[in-house]
Amino acid sequence: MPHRSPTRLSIVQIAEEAGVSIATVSRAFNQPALLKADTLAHISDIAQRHGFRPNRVGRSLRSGSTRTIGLVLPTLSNPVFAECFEGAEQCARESGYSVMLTVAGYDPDREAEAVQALIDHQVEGLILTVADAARSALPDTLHKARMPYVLVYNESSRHPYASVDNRRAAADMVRHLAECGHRRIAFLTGPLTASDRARRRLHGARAQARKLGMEEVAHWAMPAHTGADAAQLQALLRDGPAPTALFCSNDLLAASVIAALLTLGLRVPQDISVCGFDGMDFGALMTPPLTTVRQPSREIGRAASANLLGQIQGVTPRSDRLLHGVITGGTVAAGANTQDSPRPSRTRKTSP
Amino acid sequence: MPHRSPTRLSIVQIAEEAGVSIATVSRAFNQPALLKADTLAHISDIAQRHGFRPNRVGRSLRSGSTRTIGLVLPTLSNPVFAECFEGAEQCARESGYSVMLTVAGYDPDREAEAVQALIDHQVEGLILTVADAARSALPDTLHKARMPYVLVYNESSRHPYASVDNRRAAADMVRHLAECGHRRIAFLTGPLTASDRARRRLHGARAQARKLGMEEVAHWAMPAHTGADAAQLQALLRDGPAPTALFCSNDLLAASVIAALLTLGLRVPQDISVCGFDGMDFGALMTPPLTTVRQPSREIGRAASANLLGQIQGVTPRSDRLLHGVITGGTVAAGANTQDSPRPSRTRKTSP
DNA sequence: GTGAAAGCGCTAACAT
DNA sequence: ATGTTAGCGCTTTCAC
Repeated sequence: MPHRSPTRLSIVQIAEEAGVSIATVSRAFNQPALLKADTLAHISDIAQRHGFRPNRVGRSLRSGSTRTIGLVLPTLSNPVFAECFEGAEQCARESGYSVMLTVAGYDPDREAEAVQALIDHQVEGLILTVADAARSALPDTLHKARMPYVLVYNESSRHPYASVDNRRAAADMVRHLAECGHRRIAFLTGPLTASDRARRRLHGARAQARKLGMEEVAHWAMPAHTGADAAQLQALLRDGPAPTALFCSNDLLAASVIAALLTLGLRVPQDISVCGFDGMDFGALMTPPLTTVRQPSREIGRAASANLLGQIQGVTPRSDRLLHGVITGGTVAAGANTQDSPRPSRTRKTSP
Repeated sequence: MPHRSPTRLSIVQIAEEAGVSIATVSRAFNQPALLKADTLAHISDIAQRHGFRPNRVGRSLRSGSTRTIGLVLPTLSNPVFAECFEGAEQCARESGYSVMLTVAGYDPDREAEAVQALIDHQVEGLILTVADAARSALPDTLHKARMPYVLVYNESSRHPYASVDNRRAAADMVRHLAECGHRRIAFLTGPLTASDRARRRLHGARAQARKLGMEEVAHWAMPAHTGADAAQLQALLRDGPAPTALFCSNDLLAASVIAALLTLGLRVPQDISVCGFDGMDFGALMTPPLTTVRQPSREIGRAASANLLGQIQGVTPRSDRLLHGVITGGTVAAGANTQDSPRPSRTRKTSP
């Protein structure tokens, strides 16, 4: 008969060796104060020698608590989500929670699968970004299932979230562009259906342009969420009067737009201005540095995590609207048309 | 007496409602072929109606398999690690495995804590990057504990890993610099103790320079792994004859070096050349595009995952050395000193 | 201060 | 083709 592989010890072995009951070993790890000092020392010593640590699966099953939360994000290639994860994970870890992460690639089906897998693992709560909060059934499903959850980056009137105010943020950037003398701008996105954020930002930009009496903001949809097409850009710039500034719905897109414009022989910002949205650290290292809207991604992750952990303890869910800011880089030309009481622009402005 | 909260159903409830035993319900999910078609349909129907799915914690405890692996990475702010995660997670997911992720911030203590937490959760294997594979006790500990594991980015003669050949990769870049006419170069890193990769790359660069009869490669250690200090850079450039090219141990550092040089009034590559190591997608969008060594990060993650899943099935661990390449961008000046039979450089070269 | 025993949800022999 | 049963490792009353 083959040897059974030297399976990991359980509290049973430790209890035997220590000459105590398994309950006492359990207490040694969970309520050490209840034990006599030398009993505790004895058990600790033996556990230490064997490198024994309580099996969390057994504990989870018995206690009904896995101390694990799940995260579902579109991708980590966008540093915005990577930072958000770091914030969320740190906060969770500080409370003794571990994190399971899945990327869903902006695909609603994969989002649903990921959520299901995580629920199967008995995570105690979920942090997620869905492609489109209004269209996704996921948040409602989670709500009905009484599973704690918090959306990140999505805004919703019906579900708890952590996000900036995308409309206002876009509006603030448009105001900044206006202050720099821009009157005709275009808003660039990937496929709109894939992102409610992009849609909100577009709306915010348009509303602000209207309010400021600027020309109607054109919407240019690029093939990819994160990559511009030079030929398409060229065509769009030729059709009708070219905008003086291109407002991109995210920083990665902005960077690729700038690169594409360069291949078309257009200099940024001398020939045309470009700005982004996200405030990824990297933007500051571009030449010139990227003008963009800053979202506090790490804070968003942290806030979502704190909110979620609260819910797990029974606290009522809330939404957090975090502060955005406009980062003045060098990709937007000032004085394109300075008839509108231009003020000296600071390097960074923060708004509620 | 308060109502017990409507706890999630178990196979017991489903079995009762279906009028079958719990074993049959279990089979409906695990070996449906064993059941009579209508029994299966009946059970599936009931499960469906209640949204019932088997509790993986119960299953894990009983079967001894959590179908979960753990990842410990230094940070996700470096897109290299973010991509590696995506590759690893995708591969794991395709095999029905979930992933727990922790970032350890290049801190050996946090690495050890993270690994312990993951082991407590009974992950079946671990993928990790340690600050310094030679100095870390972690891999040996895992080995002794018979826990399947694979290092990523670290190279080691004693442990399974997935990585490029850092020495050769650095050497290839130095050859490229030499072909561009550079004779005096400096290698820039963060604190060396924090990264065995940086050390290997430095060695590779130095060996190659010696071989090619170039001047000895200076080593400039920046305060941060990922950020240059302009003042320090200026001082170093003043001390002795300035190098014509700065080889940075990672792309993020390269980008920040370029930004710092610019503030010093130095143009890249006209006044001084800079190159990096990593091949993050973003480098291609910089202006000019970053010359760098490409590592296939997604492949590294995928290879590590495949290797690990194999180990979990009992396959012998292996190491994967993946192909690197030199990406010729625009941050290295050609013809700085073209006495060495310069060949026309292709846009991308790949080496074993 | 410590022990005995029940049981969390599930799988896998072993029956039938 | 389906049922019975014995745990997996742990926490938690309830005794003593």
